[in-house]
This record gives sequence, C-alpha cells and structure tokens, in this order.
Amino acid sequence: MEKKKGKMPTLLDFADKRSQPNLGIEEIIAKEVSAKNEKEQMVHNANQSTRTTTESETKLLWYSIIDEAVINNAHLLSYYYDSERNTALLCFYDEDRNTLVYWYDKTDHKPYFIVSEEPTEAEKLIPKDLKGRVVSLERIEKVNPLSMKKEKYTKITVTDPLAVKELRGRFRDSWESTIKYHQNFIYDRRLIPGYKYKVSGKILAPVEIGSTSAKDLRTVFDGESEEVQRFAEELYGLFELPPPIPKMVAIDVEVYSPYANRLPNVATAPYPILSIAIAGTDGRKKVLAISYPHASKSPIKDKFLGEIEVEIFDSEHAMLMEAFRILGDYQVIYSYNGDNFDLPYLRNRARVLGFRPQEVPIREFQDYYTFKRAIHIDLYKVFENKALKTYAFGGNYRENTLDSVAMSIIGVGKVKIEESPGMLGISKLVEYNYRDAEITLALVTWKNFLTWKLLILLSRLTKTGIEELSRSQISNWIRNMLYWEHRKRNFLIPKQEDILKHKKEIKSKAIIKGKKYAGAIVLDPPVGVFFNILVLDFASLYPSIMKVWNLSYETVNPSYECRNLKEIPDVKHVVCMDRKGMTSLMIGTMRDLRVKVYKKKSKDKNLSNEQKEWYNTVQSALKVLLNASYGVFGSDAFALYAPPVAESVTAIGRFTIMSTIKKALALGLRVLYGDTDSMFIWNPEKEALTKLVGEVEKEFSLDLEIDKEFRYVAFSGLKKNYLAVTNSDEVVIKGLLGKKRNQPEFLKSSFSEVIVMLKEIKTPKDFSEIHDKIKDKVKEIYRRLKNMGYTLDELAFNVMLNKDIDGYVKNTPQHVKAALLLKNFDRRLVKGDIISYVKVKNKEGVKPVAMAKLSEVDVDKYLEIARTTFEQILKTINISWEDIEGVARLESFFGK
DNA sequence: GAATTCGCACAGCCAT
DNA sequence: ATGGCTGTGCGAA
Repeated sequence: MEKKKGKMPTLLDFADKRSQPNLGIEEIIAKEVSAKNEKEQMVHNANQSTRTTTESETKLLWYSIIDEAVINNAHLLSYYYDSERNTALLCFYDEDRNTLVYWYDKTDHKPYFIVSEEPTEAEKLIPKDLKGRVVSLERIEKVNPLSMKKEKYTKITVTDPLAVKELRGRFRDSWESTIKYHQNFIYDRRLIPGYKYKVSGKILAPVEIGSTSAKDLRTVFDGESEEVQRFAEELYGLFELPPPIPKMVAIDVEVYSPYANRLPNVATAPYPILSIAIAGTDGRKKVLAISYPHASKSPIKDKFLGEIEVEIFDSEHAMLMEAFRILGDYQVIYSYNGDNFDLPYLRNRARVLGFRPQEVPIREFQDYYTFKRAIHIDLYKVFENKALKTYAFGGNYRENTLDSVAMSIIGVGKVKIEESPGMLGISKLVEYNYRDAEITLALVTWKNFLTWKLLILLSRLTKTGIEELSRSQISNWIRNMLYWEHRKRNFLIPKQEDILKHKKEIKSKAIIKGKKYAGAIVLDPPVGVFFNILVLDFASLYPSIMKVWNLSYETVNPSYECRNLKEIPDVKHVVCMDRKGMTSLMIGTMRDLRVKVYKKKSKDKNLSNEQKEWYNTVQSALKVLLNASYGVFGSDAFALYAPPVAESVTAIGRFTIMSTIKKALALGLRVLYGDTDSMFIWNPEKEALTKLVGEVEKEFSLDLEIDKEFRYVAFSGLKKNYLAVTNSDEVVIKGLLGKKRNQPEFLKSSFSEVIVMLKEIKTPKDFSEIHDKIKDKVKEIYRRLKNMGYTLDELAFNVMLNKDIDGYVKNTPQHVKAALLLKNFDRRLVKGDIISYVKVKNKEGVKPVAMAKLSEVDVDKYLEIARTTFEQILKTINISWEDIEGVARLESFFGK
C-alpha cells in the first residue's frame, strides 16, 4: 500500500489528547458493552485493512469516567433522558478543566403526572400490565391558577416516561402529562440552563452572584412590589454571570453523489464521504479527505492549501476515525443543517463502513442529532428561527441557506462551484469544503460570539437547554419559561382547553377576514410633504400594557371571586387586579429591565466596550422575548393560548393611542399619522409635548418617547407607506414598493437613485429645485425601459415559495408558474426557495430567468410596475405620472 | 411545527 | 369585458 501524505494517528496521539478527557454520555453503557464485545471488536479490527485499532485504543477513544468528582464551575448546557438508566442526564461545561461533564440524576426524580381522581379510585383505573411501572399514587395540593384555590390532586409517579404516555388517557382528566421528562426534571429541580453550578454528588448548587444588584435596581424598581423586586433581582443574576466560552468547532461534510443536484440518501449512506472540513475557535483549520478519482484534477503540492491543513487518507474508515478523534477536542460542535445531513450521514456511513455503535460519537434523538461528548448546534435552525432572524440578526437575509445568511451576516458566502463536489479536483474541493466550515464558525464568532451569548442568555431566561432552544421556536421558549414559574409557585399547569373553557369567547371582530380578533389602529395619513415632524411612540407598548393592566391568563375574566375588577375598554373583558398576574409580572419586569437598565448600560460610557457589548446582548435577548410575548397568547399553537388576553392587549392599545391623540389635539398638537403605537406630529410645540408626555404617564402609566425627529416626511397617502429624512440625513423608508425585496433589481436601484436626490432636500424651497431633477430621472428610467435597456436579471422578480409546489391548490401564482417550468429542467424546488422570473408576452405571462429571452419580455407590464412604484413617491411631491409618460412620449416621438 | 393583526399590490378565479 | 372576491407575498407595527 502506497503511503499517502498525512499522518496516521498513533496511540500516543490519543493518550496525549485525552489527558483531560470529556466525560462520555455513554460511558457506563459502553463499559458494559465493550467488555462483551471485546472479542468481536478484535475480529472487526483485524478486518480493517487500512489501519488496526487495538481494543484498548477504542476504549480510550470514547469512554472515561469521572463520576464522583466535585466540579466547581459547571455550566448547565443541555440535558437528556437516558433510557438505559431511566434518569435525567445533565450535560455541563466544566470551565476549569475545559471539558464536558455528564451528570446522572442522583436525586431519585421520577416521571409523574397528575389526575383528579382520589388515589384509591385512580388505582383501579390502572391496568394490570402497567401496575408494575407505577411507583406511587400520592395525594397532593396545588394551586389551580384558574380558580386561584388550593386543590387536591393525585400525583401518579411511574418508572419511565413512556408509562405516562400509556396511562394518561385512562383518567377523567390528567395534567402535566405531555411535558417532556427531561424538561420536567429541570422545572422540578429549579435548574437554570445556561447558568453555572457547583456539582458535587447529588447536589447542584447555583453559583451566587455578588449582591451588586441593589444599586442598579433600587431606583428603577423603587415603587414596585416586593414580588416584582425579587423577580427583577433573579433576572439580574442571570445577566450578571459571564457566559462560558468553551472550545468550539464547525464542521462540514462533502459526500460523493452521482446526481448533480441531489444529495445521497442519508439513511443508507451509500456513497463515500469525500472530505470533512473542521474550523475551530482554537485556530484549527483542517480538511480531511480521501483520495478519489477526480482528485488529481487540481493536486495540492504540500500539506497545506494556504492556511488550511490538508490530510489525505487512503481509506474512508481512517478518515472518519481521525475526524472523530479531532472532534473530541471540542465541547461545542456547529454545523449548518447537520441535523438533517452531516450528522446522520457521518453516523450511518460509519456504520456502513463497519464501525461499531460505540465507536461512533454521534447520538440520534427523536428530532435531532448530537454528539456523545459534545453539544451540537445546528446553525441552520438558529438562523431560520423567525424571532431571532427579525429581532437579533437584523432580518436582512431572505433565504436561510448558508450562503445567503453568511453573506448578510459576515459578508462572505460559499465558494461558487459549477460541478458537484465529487467532480472537483482536490484543491477546489478542499477550498469549497473548508469555506463552508469557516463561515459556519464565523456565524458564531461574529461580534465577539454574539450568537452563542444570545443563546446562553435565552437559555437562562427561558429555562430551555441550549440544544432544544436552538432548535425550537419562540412559543416553545416562552412556554418553558412560564412552566418553570408555575412549578416554582406550586401552580398546576393548566391544559389549553382548561384556559379556553374558563376564558369565554372573543369579543372583537378582526378587520381582515380569517383573523381571530381585532388588532391595532392605523390612522389615515395625508398626501404630501411635511417639514419638521416629530414621532412620538410608546416604549414597548404591548408588554407595558400587560404590565400596567395586570394581564395574564389567570387574571382576565376570572372565574374566582375578585374584589377589584377592572373593565377592558371596547371588548368587555374584565381583569382582576387583586393579585399580580404571572405574565404581567414577568413580562412587565423584563420590559422594565430592558428599557430602564440594560439599554442604558449598553451605552454607559463608564463601562468597558466588552461590558457594553454584553449588556447590549442582554437587551437584545429581552427584546426577542418581549416582542413575541403578546403574540403567543393569540396563537393556538401556544400551550397557554388565551385569546381574551391577546384581545385585551390590542384593545387597550387602541384605547390608549386614541385617548392620547385626543389629548394631543386638545393641546393644539397636529397629529398627521399614527400606527399602533406611534404618532407623527407636525411642527410641535415643546411645551405641549412635555405636557402630553406627562399626562400620558400620569393617566396610563405608559412611557411616551420621542422616537424620531424628521426634517420632512413624504406621505403617499397610503397607510404604512412613507419616506422620511431625519435631521441627521438618515433616510427612513417604510412600505414603499421600491424597497420590497421581491421587486426587480432595475426598480430597486433606480428607486434608490431618486432617494439619493430626496436626501438633499433641506427646506421646502429645495423641493421646487429638485422637482425637475427627479422628474428627469424618472423619465430616463421610463425611456430606458421602453428601449429595453435592462438585462434579464435586472428585470427579474424574486419571489419566495412559501409552500412546496404541490401546496398551491387554490390558484397558481406567477412565481409558481415559473417554478413549474423550471421543474421540467430537473431543478429541485422546495419551500423556501426563491424563484426568479420575468414577465413575458406568452399565455402564461411568465418565464424563469434561466429560460427567458430579452426579446419576449412584456414591456408594457414593466411600465405599469414602474408607474405604481414611482407614483408612491411622485404623488408626495405633486408630479403626476402623466407628466412623465406624456413628455417622454413626445420626446421620443420628436427626438428620433 | 406552530407569536399576532393591519395594509398594500397583484394575479387568478368566478359570476355577471 | 368587467368587477368583486380570494389567495399570495411582503412589509409595518
């Protein structure tokens, strides 16, 4: 056998690297299994032609035990249910030794659920064959939040989570039986994922934060109840603890595929893995590859390709061995789409190649994959998350592909290739493969580990392990956060139907058909340009309303006796003010902390840049949660769905803004426009403003703030549709067609050319001067369009498929028509893809860019589109489209 | 696998 | 043909 470049790992390598080993999730099982398999193992190893693995080496590779150690700085990152042991299994990052530590529950916690029958009665309902799995039936007391009374229930404790599933249907009523066991464990033990613990035997003690909170919080929460102050302090503790920064790595796998545009089947993993790229926070830049037929197309001269270390193996088996060994150095492993591809493929391919289960460091769970000795975060799931995308990552990327996300976040995309990876020469393959790992890692290291820190903070806030957090949407996070709080207060966690039964029906009517209840108010804006406009808005209006009006699912329309009932305007719901509602407390406090503490800290000149950055991440994490905190109550997918709560929030919002506008008018302020929580005021008088803010604060306990000061605002007369320039020359464009991402490039770019001109306007006088220039510009665009002076790409609409193609049953929109044409060309099209098409003069009216010719473009259609787009601007400055069209026509008529 | 409603533009579909 | 309604995508809040 010819010796290839690259070194084979030796036993010594393993020993050195493992002087500080991570603790294996499978250590116990593995020990047992490996003893049993020893013989088989040796036979198996002997069969491996490319390298021999000794039995002791295999054992050392994966399993090592530190079970009774005391670990002082252990960050709780993730947790699982271990079915072999029947216990919760917690995964900590040990800061001191830079490893992961796995801790089996030693507190004898068991799965359970709650029923209403008396224990004797309940026992009769348990079938014989399940009796053995029932540990105990116990009478307990819990506060039912819907009745606000202590009520008696029976707690049925069982041996395993599956027993809960099998038993729960046999009772009249059951509660808390659909909560995942490992999550249940977190709630009951009041553990805070993302937080730091001292682990010793059966004790998990949270690390204390020095009580520096007093000074920071006192003034802000001075008038608040003790309950609120306590909650604020708890949260404060979560924010003050610095985040752990373990050793992290990003991986990406390239697989041979005989089909150009298709990845091979993951389940059977029939084709070889060509290469594995590894980019670590420790500076490791490495690609492992096998030698494959096309490799020689672009050979690599030495061990390195630029900075990338390349190691070529003559067996795929050996390559996987080495990759698995390297990954053992890291506590957190990132992938992009690893749950759906890289991890299962690695795992299944390894099995195909003859690896034994315990040799494969990848673990399969019901809905994701992870590593046995490392946390796995699939960044595709993170950057796909709607709440994070919009409120934390800027919302600038449309497609959730690695290329488009990385482009938007770090400005670097994938390496473009024309062929499938297996057809590339090795040098190109390595470059391509490594770039993927590199940009995946960059999505995390970006802005000093912002992504990771955000996940850690959200993990702490919502009591959700980082692996689950990174894979679930915001309703899940908020549910976990509230469930944890229920347990803390010994509240029964109600079922969705319990809440719905108690809360009565919806009282308002939505404007839009198909919506459940009425939302916000939008004022009709005027048409034209207005100078000196000040925008007032309520600082996080909906969360503030929930706070001030004590809105919570258990306080709205209470079915218990209430001394102090308050009516909700417009919707005829009532809210009980007797005691603080749970969500009102939590959301209100989070809101205050964000607005009054962390936004300020993030700009505090006395703090270091690093501290400011951290506090900015804190306020951003809070923002993500707060923005969804009202919406989830209006979503039937939310476990604590409470439509009257959502409806009350918007009703109070309408009431508040209308009352405020009335006050403003009474003070002589000219309100031109408003949307939900904002008011555009023309030429305001300082005094009246101050007065208004004071009255609103006094009457509604809401903060009215100056949001923007515009030199001028150009209103098109349409709602949610205007252009404005601030006194500091910042252009703000809302809703205008020329800004929409699916519009053709020629429109967007010519639109921004006009915007540049508008930016120059300082006074009403300038307007008349710029008037003609804008007119000329638009005319020019019109002419160019008439003469087809644009390329197909510039003319293309780019519209997203929000469903898979066969999901469009009611009608066939244009982008779907184009997609169907593309499908004939064997282009794989799925939900989330963006279709580029142009409007043409055939029966269908559209063609994909890839198939169209410039000559068949429907010019008239494009002229129409240009018209509506520019009209939104032209209207404001009193130019009519007829002016443009008419003159342009005359000119071209006489000019040629 | 799941935060909400309001608003705009356009094409498709159906009835007149 | 015309007009109203619906479905769809994308944005504002």
